[in-house]
Amino acid sequence: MRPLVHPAIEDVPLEAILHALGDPTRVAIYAGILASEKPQSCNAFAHLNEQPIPKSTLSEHFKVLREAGLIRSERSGVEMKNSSRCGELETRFPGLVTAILNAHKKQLEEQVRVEQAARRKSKRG
Amino acid sequence: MRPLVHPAIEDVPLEAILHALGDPTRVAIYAGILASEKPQSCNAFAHLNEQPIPKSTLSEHFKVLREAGLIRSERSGVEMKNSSRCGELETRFPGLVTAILNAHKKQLEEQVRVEQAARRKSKRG
DNA sequence: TCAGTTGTTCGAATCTCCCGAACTACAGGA
DNA sequence: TCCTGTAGTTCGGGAGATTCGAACAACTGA
Repeated sequence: MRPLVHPAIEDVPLEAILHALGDPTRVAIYAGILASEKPQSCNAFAHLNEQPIPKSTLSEHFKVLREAGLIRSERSGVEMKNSSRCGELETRFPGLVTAILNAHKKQLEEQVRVEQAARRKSKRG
Repeated sequence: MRPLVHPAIEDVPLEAILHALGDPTRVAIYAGILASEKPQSCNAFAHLNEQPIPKSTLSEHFKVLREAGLIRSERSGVEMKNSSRCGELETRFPGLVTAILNAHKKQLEEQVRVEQAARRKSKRG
């Protein structure tokens, strides 16, 4: 097993960040890590909106987030502690992470509204 | 030739925007369109930092930007007028485009500094 | 009508992404 | 110490996306 790679925050290109968060699963994971106070294990995201994510895929997603400078991962016994590097990123690209997460949150709320409307419609027949 | 497709801004997923701008060529094009007052033709970006971009690739990039709701394209005679939809996007995802473009600008300035330092170094031998 | 310009489409090579199978690494018993 | 279970990684192949040259379409002006 190779050691975990964490780039220096100055070496992270903007494109890597946008590419990493330009995937629905990865924004969701990143938002989840940011939302919780304690570091999260990879396995905490094994299910995302009721869909299971294969372990190998999950591992790959965390690697992308890590190498884009978005998260820091530390092995701790059998599992991994993933925490966000949003503080460092904020100094490098001010406002970027916040804007993306606000957008993500807004989109989630929209989806919930749409689904509720669909349920009401199907209930009426 | 198919007609140009422009999604309604409410139908554009965040992921499409991040994916579109998560490519060095495309952010550069988008930044160029935003920076200029008048709509720009595709051909205006046929060279990007002294590198030629093949026409077919360029056409593909504009298609991605267009279908991510980032730009509006109108045929005008033999060429195309591309303008940004940043106003609409601002109402949907406030602060997003601004944050990304600020980050892009900062990164550009960094690159210029690094290149200047390299030139000074090679001049000294 | 013809030449020149701008951009699109097609197809093939290449690259990337996803996921199952097999693996490593560690913890807590028995 | 060995065994079992859990967390995460690596590998390889198939599916899908990207890139780009060649051929094409659409328009302008001579």
